[in-house]
Amino acid sequence: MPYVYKYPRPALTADAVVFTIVEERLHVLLIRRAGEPFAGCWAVPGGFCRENEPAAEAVKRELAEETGITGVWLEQLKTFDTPGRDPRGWVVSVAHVALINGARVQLDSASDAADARWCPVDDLPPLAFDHAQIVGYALQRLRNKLRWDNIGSQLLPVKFTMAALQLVHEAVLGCTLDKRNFQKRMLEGATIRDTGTTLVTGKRGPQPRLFAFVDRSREGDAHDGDCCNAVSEERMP
Amino acid sequence: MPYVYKYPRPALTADAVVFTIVEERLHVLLIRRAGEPFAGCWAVPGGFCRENEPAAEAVKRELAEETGITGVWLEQLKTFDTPGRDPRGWVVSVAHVALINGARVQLDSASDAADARWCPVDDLPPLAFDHAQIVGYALQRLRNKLRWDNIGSQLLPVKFTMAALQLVHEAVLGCTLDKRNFQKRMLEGATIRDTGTTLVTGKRGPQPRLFAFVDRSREGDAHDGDCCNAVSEERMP
DNA sequence: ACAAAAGTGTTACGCCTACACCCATGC
DNA sequence: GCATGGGTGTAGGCGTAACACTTTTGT
Repeated sequence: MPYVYKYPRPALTADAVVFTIVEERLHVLLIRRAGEPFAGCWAVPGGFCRENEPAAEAVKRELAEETGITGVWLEQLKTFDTPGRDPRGWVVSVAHVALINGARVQLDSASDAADARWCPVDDLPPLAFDHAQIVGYALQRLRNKLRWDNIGSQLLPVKFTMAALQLVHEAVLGCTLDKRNFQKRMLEGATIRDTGTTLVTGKRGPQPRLFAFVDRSREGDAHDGDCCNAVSEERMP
Repeated sequence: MPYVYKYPRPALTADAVVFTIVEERLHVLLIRRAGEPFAGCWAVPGGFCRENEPAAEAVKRELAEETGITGVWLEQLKTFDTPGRDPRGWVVSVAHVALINGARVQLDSASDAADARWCPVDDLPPLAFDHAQIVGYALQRLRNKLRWDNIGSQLLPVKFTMAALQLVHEAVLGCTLDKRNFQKRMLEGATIRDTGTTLVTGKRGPQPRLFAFVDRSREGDAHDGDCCNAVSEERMP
């Protein structure tokens, strides 16, 4: 079943840099490659697009296949097409950024624990292809985006404490923030709602209030409209 | 000379939304399509990538072929892969934003004036494919980027008056700015240098001073590093 | 009672915005 | 000398960042 074209065409892959928070630190999902090239090497999840399959769909499919993870938030990052980036030849990759909340972090048991792993962003192993570059770019984007969008909604369960939200921001930005200023900024603009419930910690201290995002589009598809995207990519003020 | 692959592959195109300033207004370069599909329809310049040719290179090549324009500043915008966006089948386009200064705006005489044209961004004709969407996205990116990067360096000659720079910003943003605040912002940070020369206007009034960008990378290649890009794509603060 | 974590307001500084007059040159 | 456009400084408001104490609850 060969595919014949009049002109040369690239193979199209879709990759995802999947972030989550584990133990208050920002982690990236890595897959150990089974086959060549780079067999045994760590890489971000991804794979070839099927015919007429949008890259974002391919990413979701591959994520589900490789790790059992579904329902992630996804946004296109950048397309990587440097010649030689894949030893197999002309392979162009549409890279994505994905976020997943801690509750869903459990990897599919089908994927042997040795083959998929959450890795702290500040302690990455050598990566296959140009994936180190892709992860670096994704991290920049994530940090920039955090300043404007309420990204946290994708990294937390539906209800969360203000302290948890702050920890997410601190994990992403890699710095500490002032509690009062943070809360002030989060509550202005009404993107966050007080649920009226509190968390029973079982620890000593008061029971913290639980908040929820007012919820524009949790789950699933990317909503374009940043720029700074490379706006997209934009800059660090 | 057919090309045979084991799995289906998309055709890869590279398109460019080329901006410039004409008569103090922001314009986009449009090409009238000669062949099908969308024959006779206006579109942004672009074309198919050759084997192992990076999309950015393909854009430059196509620009030179179709309009004679060379040496533009270029940045990857976003990859468009919605099924059905091209009636010829599975065609994925890596869209770019390009900027060109007014002095080079002259279109190649080889390209009949009827086939290439600068069109004001606020008065675009119907465009082929999903190019209207691409232009809209590019415009967003450009406006966001202007707030941080000194994009003006690509839209002006080497030496320019402060008033000219302000006109560029006003044309891109579509609003008027305060003369003194603008000059203050431009001069702080030392991205602009006073050349010590003045422009002999031939008009009445004092001779305005000429400035120049201190010049990080005029000409040619995109320098990544925004994100908001899709920050890039980023947002409008 | 004591330790740990949650909740809450005020102040100071810096940045950005608004705003008007004088000067140089050509006609 | 008059009209046109260039050049320059200040004051006020807004937003942001710095900062400490009180309350709750479990041990």
